[in-house]
Amino acid sequence: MSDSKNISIKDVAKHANVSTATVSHVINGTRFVSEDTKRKVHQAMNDLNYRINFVARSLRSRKSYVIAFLAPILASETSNYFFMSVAAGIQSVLKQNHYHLVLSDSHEEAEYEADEIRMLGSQMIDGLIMAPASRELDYEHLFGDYPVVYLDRVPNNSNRDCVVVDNKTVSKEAVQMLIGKGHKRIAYLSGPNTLTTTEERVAGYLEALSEAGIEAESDLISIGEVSLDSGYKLTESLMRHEPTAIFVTDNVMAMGVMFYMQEKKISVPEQIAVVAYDEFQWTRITSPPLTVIEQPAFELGVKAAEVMLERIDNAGSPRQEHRLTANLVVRQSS
Amino acid sequence: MSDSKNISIKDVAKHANVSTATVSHVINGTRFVSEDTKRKVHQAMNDLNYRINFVARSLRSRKSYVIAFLAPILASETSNYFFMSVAAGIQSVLKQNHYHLVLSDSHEEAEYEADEIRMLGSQMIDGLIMAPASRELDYEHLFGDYPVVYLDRVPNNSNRDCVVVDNKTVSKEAVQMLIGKGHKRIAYLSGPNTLTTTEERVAGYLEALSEAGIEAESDLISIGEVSLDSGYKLTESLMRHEPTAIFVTDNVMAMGVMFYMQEKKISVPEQIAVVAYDEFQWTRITSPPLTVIEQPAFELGVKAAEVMLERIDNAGSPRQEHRLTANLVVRQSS
DNA sequence: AGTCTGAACGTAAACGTTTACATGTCTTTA
DNA sequence: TAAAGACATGTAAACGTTTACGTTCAGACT
Repeated sequence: MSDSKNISIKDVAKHANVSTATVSHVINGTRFVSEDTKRKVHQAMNDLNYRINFVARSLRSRKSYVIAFLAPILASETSNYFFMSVAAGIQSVLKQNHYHLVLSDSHEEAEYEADEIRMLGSQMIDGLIMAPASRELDYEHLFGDYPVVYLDRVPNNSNRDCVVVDNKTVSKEAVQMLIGKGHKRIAYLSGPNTLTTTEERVAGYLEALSEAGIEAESDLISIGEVSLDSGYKLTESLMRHEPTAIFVTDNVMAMGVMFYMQEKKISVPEQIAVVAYDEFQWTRITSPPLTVIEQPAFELGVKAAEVMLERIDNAGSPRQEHRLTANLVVRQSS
Repeated sequence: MSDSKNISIKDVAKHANVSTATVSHVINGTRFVSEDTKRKVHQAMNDLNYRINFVARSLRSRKSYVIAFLAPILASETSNYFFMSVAAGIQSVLKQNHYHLVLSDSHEEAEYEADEIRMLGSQMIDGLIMAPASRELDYEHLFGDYPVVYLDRVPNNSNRDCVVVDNKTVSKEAVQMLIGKGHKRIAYLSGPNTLTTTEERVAGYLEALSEAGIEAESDLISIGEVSLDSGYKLTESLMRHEPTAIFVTDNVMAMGVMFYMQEKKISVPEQIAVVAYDEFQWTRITSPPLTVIEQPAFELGVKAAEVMLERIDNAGSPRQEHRLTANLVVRQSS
């Protein structure tokens, strides 16, 4: 082990015969220091194995270089790989800018979510990127005075920056594709409509139907909890109304749908067509390969992080709202 | 918006007519305070919308309540869902103990990894849980003076705490199962053997063969980069030596294997049996459902976090080494 | 010779907590 | 009634940086 005592900038200063200010300035390059002194300081830092204390720096400079990402990301059961890709995107730009990422899981529940926000406290983070669990909550009073950017979903009446996916257009496109193949009884399955995404997706679905002169049937629209089980059970009820196609807007629920079909030996797409949400490598080797809507998850993260950094740089700049387009990938399941 | 000025413990103290010490103590419950004063302080905190400054707290108390997890976890392409489940496990116990989790991605590359460790600096984290990219590196000089626990993999000559999976036993079991079904030409495909996991897995494979009196053939053993592409290409070369079964010890590479089989219309398990690593929901709806080795990923995370917290609590306690057992799940692909 | 300018660096006050130590006020006891 | 304890709180020094000001000193200009 090395020296157990913690080495501070003071020790370095003493060892190099300079002031703490000088040491700080050579570390940060924040004012001119002669080559000679620089060398001495670096030498001293090496000799003593000095390491910056980020906490002290944060306290004084009021910047932590930490961004939090709060989403239903880690819960083991309802594993939503979508948000993991988003996290990867966020991380990639944060890293380039020497920021850290702390991950918080909302469990898709308002209570957990509020807890997490509280735990983040103030000063600990420079910004929060979040996918809110509900669009009906008032989050504002929970936040500290860091910037917040909403990702994937936006609460009502928010005037924060946000970056989301254009769910309506692509959903409409997916349903139109099904209609084009002759389907008239198209079921719709999704998570709770406390999410803005759900709202948009159902809107796209309905618009496609109505433009094709097909009357929407409430029996064919099923909205429930986001879980594999729930996906399975809701499929069961939907099937009683004999759809010829099913549009499921969540990849976790989609697994429930596929389990059901597999178990009941209902062949896809012969007996029923399936269109799901979210593209992952495995959707290509399911049986049959799934037709999916590919969301730009990584890019969503990248954009959100970029917006965040800009906002940090310039608190007063106008609100940004980005709407990325998703992509329909047609494979054998439809 | 609320007051833009930052409220400190001093403001609260003044507003409640007590000292900062008292405020601190009611916040932390660290010494007796009369009910009356408590009320006053809470009132003041509410009135002023006070929020703890965790950074200042960390600086003074020398504890950040932050644990970092460093693993090849977020890289978008080589997405390793295994480590995400691990992260979920870690998070679940950290959360209960009011710790935060910061995620760092090593990209499975030594350089990235070293960078990340340096970026964590000192004092910023109370501990580091990591899955080292190589067993041959000397990490010790990179670490600060926080505890480190190795997860899933262990560098040579480490005397740190660690929690890993018993890869050898379960790999042997899997290969024995294949042998039991009459297979004699069993291919082995895995990531680089700079990983301890690879070492153990190949050992299990070899031991099963040798105990069954089957001679190992180096042409049937393929070791390469962990990626989908690499999995695909290595399968291609392996197939030239006509294996009747293939044991692939990484889920990302396994996708490459399955793509290959699908593309070449090689039917599984009729023409070749496949056993893969890591159980996820989707392995059940692939075509055919995959036989896999199910690693206790979540539990791995839980254990690692528990060990971490114990170590923080008691720096002097004896080294812990945990070896969790994995589970062979036999399905149609074998 | 005095003043000025710029280069290079030093001094010390913050940042917002925690915490060792000190203080004051009651009650109890001899 | 004075000393002793218990009870409840206050004082102020840290923690390790950053940074607004000050300082020193050498050379250039009047």
